Amino acid sequence: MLAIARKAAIRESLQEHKSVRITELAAQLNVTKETIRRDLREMEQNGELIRTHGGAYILDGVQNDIDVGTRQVLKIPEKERIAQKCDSLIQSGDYIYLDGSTTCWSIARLIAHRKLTVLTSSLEIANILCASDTIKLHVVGGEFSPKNKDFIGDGAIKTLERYYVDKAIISCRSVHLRYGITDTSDGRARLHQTALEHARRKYLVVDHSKLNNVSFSHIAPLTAVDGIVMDRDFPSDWVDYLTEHHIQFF
Amino acid sequence: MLAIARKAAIRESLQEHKSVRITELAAQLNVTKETIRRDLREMEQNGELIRTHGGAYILDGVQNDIDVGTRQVLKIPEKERIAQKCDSLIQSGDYIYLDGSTTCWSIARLIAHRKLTVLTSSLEIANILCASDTIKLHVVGGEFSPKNKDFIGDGAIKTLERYYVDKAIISCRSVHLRYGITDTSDGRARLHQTALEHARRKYLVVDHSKLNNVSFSHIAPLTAVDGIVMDRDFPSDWVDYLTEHHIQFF
DNA sequence: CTGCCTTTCGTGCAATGGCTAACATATTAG
DNA sequence: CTAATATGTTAGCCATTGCACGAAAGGCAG
Repeated sequence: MLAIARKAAIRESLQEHKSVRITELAAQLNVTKETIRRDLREMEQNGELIRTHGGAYILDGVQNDIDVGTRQVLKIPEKERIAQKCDSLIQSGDYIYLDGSTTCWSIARLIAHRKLTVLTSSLEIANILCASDTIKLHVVGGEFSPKNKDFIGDGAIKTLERYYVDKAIISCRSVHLRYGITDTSDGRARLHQTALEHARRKYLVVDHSKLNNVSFSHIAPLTAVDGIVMDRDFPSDWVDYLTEHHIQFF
Repeated sequence: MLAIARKAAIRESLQEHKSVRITELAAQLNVTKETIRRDLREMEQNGELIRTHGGAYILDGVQNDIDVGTRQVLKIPEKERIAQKCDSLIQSGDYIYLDGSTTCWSIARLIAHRKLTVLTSSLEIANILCASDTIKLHVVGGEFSPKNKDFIGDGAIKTLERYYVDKAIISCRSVHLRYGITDTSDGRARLHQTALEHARRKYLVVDHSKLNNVSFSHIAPLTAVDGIVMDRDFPSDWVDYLTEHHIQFF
């Protein structure tokens, strides 16, 4: 067996199981553990994996992070519920935009097997979807923001302006019946505005803690979106308002 | 057996198994291993395959382009040497562009700790550099190409046109004294052209197997770059040519 | 937490086999 | 027949792999 083929086998196993054990690989590939160790050393050098005692684990884009990592584990059930609802809003063949929010990460994971064209400003979502062979992936470039692992700024906006999608799904920091959709940073707000302007249907995804709050930068009035997706039922004043203004809610 | 028939047999075996072993081929075709080696050398020059210790791996130019997962473990020492040389070409504070080649992956890993602004069309390089807190990262968006894990097409070109960098570092499939810099795909060729046009200094990085070859799509004449970085010393006719045309070489 | 035991790691060494380069021989074309 | 090209042979060097042994890491009982 060629060394290159052996490494391909290791990589395949790594992709499938996210980690490998030296003893298993050695038995499976009919070489000594030393050889496997040497391979893993090289692949670690090459940035493909990280070795541990007894084996190694995968190191591709999608991985444990600290910044967003902590935020990522917050409110997982809520995000899952929102993602489920969004999944049923999306139709096969749709062109959709996903922003860099962790809620959209959950959505991305859920739709990875569907037949869609996805435009995103998130590096993490790019990593989640790049392995899918049913998703056609486009990414908005621009300045990278490490905190959210997404692309922002003028470059991102200019790129986004070149696209037009069926459905834009964005999140925000705060949403208020009177003050509309707001976020903390101006740059991100303008990106969101552009996304809304370049979509046929616009959906806002938020968990219930975002309701009745206001943040610094105005994105758009509530009426700018076609629907709001939340993890639980809306309060009655919201139901009244949304019904009256013909905004769907899920 | 005719040489042409032998090569056809090698190609067939290569298509079927994705890789071949010299010993097997020699036995199978009733020639010495040296002859097989010579054949493989020629076919490597021809861009059909990549030789490895004990055999060769398929590199079927047009459609079956070998995927990056496999390609990244090939010619590692060569890429490391090239990356080292590039590292010393780059100065603190530089704005640089890195394309999606695996050689540039090595460069990215090497410069991750330096104080630079990096623009790239590669998702993998984005992943390598996004963790660095000394690198300011910008990414060219656009259509995602899973095979190379990079962004290509009109979107990428349009985004790239909005930037201007100190140094562009690009790779290519083939480089020839007479026919210049060429690559297999037209889309990638145009992206490279744009990168060259938007950089103050332009460097081409290649390993020695790329020399004296020609591929389908013309990128630029050799004189379009300021320097060429290779893993080993240049042949004397190249030294003459490059010196005469004031192209640096490393 | 400590000490003991097992497993894994790293390194040096040896053997096998592959690589290159130069030269010798065979084959083919003109 | 001769020159050119293709193939085989040989020798020395280099790469890969396996093996052995001391060091380090991890696990477990007390």
